[in-house]
Amino acid sequence: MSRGGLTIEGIDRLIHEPARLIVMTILNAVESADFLYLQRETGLTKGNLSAHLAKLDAEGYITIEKTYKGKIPLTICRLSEAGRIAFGRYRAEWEKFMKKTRLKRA
Amino acid sequence: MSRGGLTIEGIDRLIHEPARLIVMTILNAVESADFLYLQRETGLTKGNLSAHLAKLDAEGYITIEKTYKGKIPLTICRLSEAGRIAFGRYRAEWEKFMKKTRLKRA
DNA sequence: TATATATGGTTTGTGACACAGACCAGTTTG
DNA sequence: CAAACTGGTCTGTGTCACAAACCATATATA
Repeated sequence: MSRGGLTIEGIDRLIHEPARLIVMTILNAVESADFLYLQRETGLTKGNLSAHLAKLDAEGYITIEKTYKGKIPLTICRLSEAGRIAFGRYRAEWEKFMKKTRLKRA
Repeated sequence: MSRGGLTIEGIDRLIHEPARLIVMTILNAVESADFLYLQRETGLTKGNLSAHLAKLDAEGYITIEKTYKGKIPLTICRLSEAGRIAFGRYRAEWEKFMKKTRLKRA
């Protein structure tokens, strides 16, 4: 099966998922954000957001720090260096691909 | 649950899927393509490609014409007008979103 | 005539995933 | 004490991407 000329090999599907892309985008902008802030910004449910964060954490794209605000638990997320690199790469690859889609029509 | 400011509502997930995005991109460029040509170009397996085409067809984004080349079956795919519009919209929405991701870092 | 091999796909099985709702632990308020 | 809020995690469910198996037909080959 010869590989086609128009593959998307460089696309990181972990980031490609819209929900996670939003999270990555926010974290890239704000440097650190707590769980509820992310929930408000993204509009995701707690469960969904929690799962996405866990996935990004497992991949090493973000760090999750569990701490306390007074006596109340507080989860703080940050983009890791690896995450920052992956995010940059994703945008570059995507940009590259999207340029190709602008081919003249037949 | 108040909606966040950074949603991706305009993103058509049917098109967002990389495999289908490639198919749409090809069809947008070539005007018509048969099954095996698409398979070669995309590098997808038959089954996978078949499923993706069915999905695009169900949504009305492409038309599938089953005909014969001599005595051998031949499936020809074309982007429908709706598909062309949706594809254009997708690219525009995506461009818009990606611009927002370029926010200055904290 | 058997049989192998290619063409052009569709159907089926499976594992991963997105999503929301139920649940839980601790805290503050009445 | 009870109710309600905060800050999350765990669980169940439906959907999906993917490849392998299968099917129907056509052509080559021995």
